[in-house]
Amino acid sequence: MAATILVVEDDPSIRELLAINLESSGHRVVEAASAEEAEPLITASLPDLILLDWMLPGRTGPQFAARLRESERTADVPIIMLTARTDEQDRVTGLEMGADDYMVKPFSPRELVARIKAVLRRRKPQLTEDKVAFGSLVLDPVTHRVYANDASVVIGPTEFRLLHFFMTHPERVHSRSQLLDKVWGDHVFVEERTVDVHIRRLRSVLEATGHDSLIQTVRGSGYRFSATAG
Amino acid sequence: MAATILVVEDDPSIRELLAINLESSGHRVVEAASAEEAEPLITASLPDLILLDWMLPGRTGPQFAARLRESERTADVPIIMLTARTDEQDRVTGLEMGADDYMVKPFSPRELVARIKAVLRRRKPQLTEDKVAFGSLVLDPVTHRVYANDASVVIGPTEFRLLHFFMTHPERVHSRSQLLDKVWGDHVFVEERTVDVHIRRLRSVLEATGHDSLIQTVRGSGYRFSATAG
DNA sequence: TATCACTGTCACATTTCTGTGAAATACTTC
DNA sequence: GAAGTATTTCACAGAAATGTGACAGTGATA
Repeated sequence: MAATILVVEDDPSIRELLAINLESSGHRVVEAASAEEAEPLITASLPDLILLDWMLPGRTGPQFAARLRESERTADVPIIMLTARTDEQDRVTGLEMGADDYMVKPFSPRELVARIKAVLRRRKPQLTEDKVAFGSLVLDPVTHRVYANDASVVIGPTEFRLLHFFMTHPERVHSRSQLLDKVWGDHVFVEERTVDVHIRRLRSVLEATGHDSLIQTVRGSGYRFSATAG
Repeated sequence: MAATILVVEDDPSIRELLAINLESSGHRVVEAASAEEAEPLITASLPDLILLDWMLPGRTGPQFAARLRESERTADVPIIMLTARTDEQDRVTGLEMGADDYMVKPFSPRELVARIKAVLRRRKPQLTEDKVAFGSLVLDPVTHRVYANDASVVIGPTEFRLLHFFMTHPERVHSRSQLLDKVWGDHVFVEERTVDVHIRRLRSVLEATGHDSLIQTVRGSGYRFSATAG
């Protein structure tokens, strides 16, 4: 469950504390002291989760959160709001503004890590280390292995990520460009047709056990991972 | 819910601000500084929605809106009026002139995006990703699937769009040329008879489950999607 | 350095979809 | 019911989308 986490917090000591704790639990940390500082970092590389202070110099946390939600690119990034206040009203506003969770300072490192895990589990299932199963097809992120009918399947890195994404986001069409964003990564310049080739590679690996039918072509739209045929 | 939005606003800074916000929430934006500039853009490519400033050089916003409503081609395009005034009378005039909604400057990007979404949901339901159901016939834009009596139906891209349009605009006659505009897209040069052929294809796909009777021929006018026979 | 696995791209094969003309059929109006 | 439309239906060729094998470049590893 290693994720890239952006910490937006103006107090350097708290920021540092957060960074140390997060890194020690295996996450990558990017730091910003303000919304203004955070913007270019987000543009450069989309984080998997954002820890956002309620009170920021200039724009406030909830305002920034709302802004992130508006943009298509950042709308899916989970946000956990940090606040010193205990006022219940703030809590409501924070959640309304699009925060996924809310923590009142001071909080224990344990609680922090637990909440991050919970939010990631809900919003970014492909980042968790949970095994994903789909019938007799099982993908284990921890061992980085795929099993079909209990037999291990040899699979390349890209095919692994592709399959992982599919299995955590089944039953919906993903366009080639969406797959490039989600599997190859934001900001990557690769031909759309390359997706087809990796789909092919993934399929041919799954062919042996007949699981290739889980990956369906939706002509004119993209691909879909689904248990039901058609 | 990605839509093409035409922004008609003479102040370049406001126009730019609008464009940035709209683009970041996934819309395509076309800009015009005046009604005169907007005309050819509309002719070239019909937008899904128009953001129209109340005060424009030359013709005023409401005048332009009224004009758009008169032309058959543009009558269906939703309009949101932007104004600096708070006078209630203006609001009434704006809405009478055919605006779908009304925003008083300054407004938050959040509000803007929310209103656009609301208007599109009301006026352009086929742009949303909501499931559409009609009795036992269900169309799901997310999975890009059609179910008849819970069984998945295989359907081509054009038939899918055609059925989607019908299901989001039921109980009214659509002429062949309207269908070409709405389903094939504005400015597409295709014979009207082609619509018949796709209607045929759609019907024959729905025939298996008896849902073909939902698509009715209105002799001399076009086609209608309706639950009630006749 | 040689080998190996992996990646992205291309060119070509294959499949599926589309629009069209024309013939067949249905409906209206005299 | 005959003539005059309007629709339905069919077959087909061209277009478009997808599948597939090959290849060269890369970087890691031995």
